[in-house]
Amino acid sequence: MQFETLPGFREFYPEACARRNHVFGRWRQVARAFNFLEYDAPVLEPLELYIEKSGEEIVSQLFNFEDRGGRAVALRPEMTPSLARLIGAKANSLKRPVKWFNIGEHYRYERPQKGRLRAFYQFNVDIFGEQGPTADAELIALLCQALQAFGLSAGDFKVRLSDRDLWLLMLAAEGLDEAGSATVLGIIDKLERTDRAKTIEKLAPVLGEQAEAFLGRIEEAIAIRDFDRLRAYIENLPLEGDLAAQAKARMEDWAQLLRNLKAAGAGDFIQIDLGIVRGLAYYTGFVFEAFEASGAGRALAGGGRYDALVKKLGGPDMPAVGFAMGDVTLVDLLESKSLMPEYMQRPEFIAIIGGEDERDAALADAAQLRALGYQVEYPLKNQGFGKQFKAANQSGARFALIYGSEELERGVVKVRDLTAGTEAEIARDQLLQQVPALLESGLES
RNA sequence: GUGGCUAUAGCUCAGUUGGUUAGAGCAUCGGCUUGUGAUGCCGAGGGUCGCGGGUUCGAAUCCCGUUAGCCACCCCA
Repeated sequence: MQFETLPGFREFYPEACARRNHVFGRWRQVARAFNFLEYDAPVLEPLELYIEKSGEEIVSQLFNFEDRGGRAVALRPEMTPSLARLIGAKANSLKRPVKWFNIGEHYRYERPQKGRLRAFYQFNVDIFGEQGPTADAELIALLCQALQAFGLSAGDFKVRLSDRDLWLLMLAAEGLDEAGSATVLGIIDKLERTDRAKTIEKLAPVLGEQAEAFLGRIEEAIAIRDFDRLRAYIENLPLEGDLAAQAKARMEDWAQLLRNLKAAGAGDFIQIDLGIVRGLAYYTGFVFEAFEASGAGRALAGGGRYDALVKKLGGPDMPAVGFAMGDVTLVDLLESKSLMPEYMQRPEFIAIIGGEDERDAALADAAQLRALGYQVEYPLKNQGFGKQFKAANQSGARFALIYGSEELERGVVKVRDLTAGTEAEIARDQLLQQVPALLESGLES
């Protein structure tokens, strides 16, 4: 072939498209069950929108170009900045909480590999205007239910839950200022993928000789998996005054979040894991990532609090929490668990046509059935009955409608239940009335 | 951006130490006298052997480059 798809872009043949729509359908169904409203935004946006949020470095990972009007533009690499703009523009008139979701294609100019393409679909779910942990709970519960909707269970995935506020308190207890904390959080984010000596080396500029002892205390915190130990750990931090009060209040938030999640049936999926901090600096509170239970593979979804972002992008002060789930990693996992159904689009009826007069009859009946929404197929060219029956069986249709000269003379059509192998004659003027019962219970022999 | 592996028909793959016109299965299309289901029978189409260059009398095969795919790193909104 002369032309191939661009690297990292996919074509969706009908089977693949059906599988994609299966994923979209489950996402949409769960979002609606939680009463989130669907919105959409442009695929092409001003480049500046992304630079404002993520910094100049982001440009190297974008599909960006100059349009004919001389505007610097980019294909959207994520939904959040567009969403923050939508929200910001109408913030004062939106009934809170604002619960919105989107399913859309996104584009990143990166090297394609396992679980990562250049064009991919993301399920974005966000809540604006509620700062308490009940919003985080609602969102994480939705995430868990979305994954369960594909047949995944507690043995298949975990949501690792962490908290950047807590980290800032822990780092304050270590005597770190804001800048030092930001640096250290960046290092913690990569802890799992970096060897220990290298990490100590990276910590040294901030902590000097303390680096190794500090790392020891960090590792202790990251190993915590249950709430009581976390609470004990936080209570024992050398914090005073205002910071001590903040720590106490934060543990109340944790208690509420975990209680809500448990009540919502998501308790089995939650794993306290302070090792998650997420690379992005704009996250402000609870952060979380969903992973395959074995820990293998890329994150299935990730999200958290970003209370300051709407304001940073020009809107009013608006607390926010959200997550995004990509289709690529999800489908990889579903396939490995044999949870991707094989879809075959098939008609309900297929006509078998004896000749030109019979074709007139078949087309007339098909038109009526189709107008009622039934799925009807018929052969576009005249073929022998044998061939047509074979094709009818291969089509996967539920019923064959047989239009022969002999039937036509008597004003009937022969209906064959292709699953059961049974046949009956139905008067053509009775066909529409009989169809619901046919589809309901098939043809008794 | 860096590195490793791979590339033959729509798909899955054969193709010997370099040797004539590159094969198979599946899929597709047509036929087997216009009336009934899998595995039927006969036949057909489909390949610049990823692309470009080199070595050679001769390259799918050896060498170099390049592109794409997969994988790992980087990054991961």
